[in-house]
Amino acid sequence: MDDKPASRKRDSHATRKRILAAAKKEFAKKGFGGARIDEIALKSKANKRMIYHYFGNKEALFLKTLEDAYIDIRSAEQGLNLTALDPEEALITLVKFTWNYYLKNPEFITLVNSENLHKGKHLKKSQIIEEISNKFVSMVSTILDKGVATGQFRAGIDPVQLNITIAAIGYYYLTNRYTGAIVYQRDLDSKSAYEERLNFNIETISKLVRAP
Amino acid sequence: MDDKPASRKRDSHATRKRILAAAKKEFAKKGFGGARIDEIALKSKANKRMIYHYFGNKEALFLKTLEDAYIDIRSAEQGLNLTALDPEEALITLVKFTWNYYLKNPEFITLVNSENLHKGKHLKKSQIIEEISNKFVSMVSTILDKGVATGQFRAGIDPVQLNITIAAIGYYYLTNRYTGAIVYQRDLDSKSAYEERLNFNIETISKLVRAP
DNA sequence: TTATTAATTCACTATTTAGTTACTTATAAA
DNA sequence: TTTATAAGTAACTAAATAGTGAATTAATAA
Repeated sequence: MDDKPASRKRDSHATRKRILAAAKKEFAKKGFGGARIDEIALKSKANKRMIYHYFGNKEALFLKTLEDAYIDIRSAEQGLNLTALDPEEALITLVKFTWNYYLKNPEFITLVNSENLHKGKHLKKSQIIEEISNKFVSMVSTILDKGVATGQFRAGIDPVQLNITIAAIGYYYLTNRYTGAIVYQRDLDSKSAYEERLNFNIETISKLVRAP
Repeated sequence: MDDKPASRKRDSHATRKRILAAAKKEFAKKGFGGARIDEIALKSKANKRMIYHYFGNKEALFLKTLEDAYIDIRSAEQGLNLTALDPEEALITLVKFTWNYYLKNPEFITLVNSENLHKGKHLKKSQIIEEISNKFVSMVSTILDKGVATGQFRAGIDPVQLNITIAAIGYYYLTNRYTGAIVYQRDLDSKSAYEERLNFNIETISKLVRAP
């Protein structure tokens, strides 16, 4: 596409990318309030002035970071092509995907947590989120309808509540695994613990949608 | 017990309480990194020096705040007297209680989120958490065993996974209701939305434990 | 080559921050 | 009443903090 010469010493595109990558790490690690612009400048090897030049201020940088995170997960979900699968298989694939995405992209969870701490004030200003989310909800809705038609699923399940539940059982476990390990006195952070949880989650969703 | 005269102008007990109440609000609202000691001093109407006198530093104050929050929810759970109830009723009561506790004590959720952002580093130092948590897990374990004995529940359910799931389906909805409202383009924050969610959650847990 | 644009740097500011030093004063026991 | 103790205050510091003004320099179009 736009392959600029690799030798260029000034590259706004590359600088923006480095800033956004560092911002993602910093905001995810310390939350909006704890994140430091100076640290983002240092880690991105960009001059701090460039952050303000490209993104305006800390809040706008946070919003851009958050938007990119949502765009990434929603794109990956679209790539699953769930509507082509058998309904039950499609749902289980979604449960597995959601779990693995959260596991491999821990920044997503902490960014979303930080935004909710601020009651969604940044994301409210976003233009792009609504349209990419619409596709996602209607995808799950289609799967549910197909499952009801084949007799595999019971009727009357709210796709939004189901979506929230699929996210919840993975997200909560992973975001709270540190206090969880103390409260439950169990290692929740090992490979086998992850497997166990994913299997439990698949069971939870299967039993929830199954026709009587 | 220790009823000091109400007229006293110096009251370390009352000052400590005011500081802790203000700290809870401030940490819950802005997270550990965003919270300001000066703000806690202002809101508690205590001199900032007293905060350091009684609690040492910001991290120790945060730990104390978090411990108190856990003690509060675990005490309330013990008060439910679940083991006296029919197993299915006991589990539904726990789902309802958990939901309502989170709803009425939003500080609990954001404090726990903030602690998990820091990978549990403060709570790890706590002496008291393990013992109060033990009672809770064994309570749910007892309920499950009773339900299996009466034939209402299926065998082999891990009480820890079940506990996590009961917490997850309420906690996630409430903590993420702000971004959720934008993503799902639906009001998740009204009385009727809360009712709807609680009913869905009761259904989820019922179907999960029910004997085949 | 020259002029224009835009990427980048440097030095700065006003404010805020967690934490402290040194002090005053109310309470209660002797 | 005296004295020891602990509650409370005021004024401070050193380091961070988000954000800026103005100059410099590389790339590119004319």
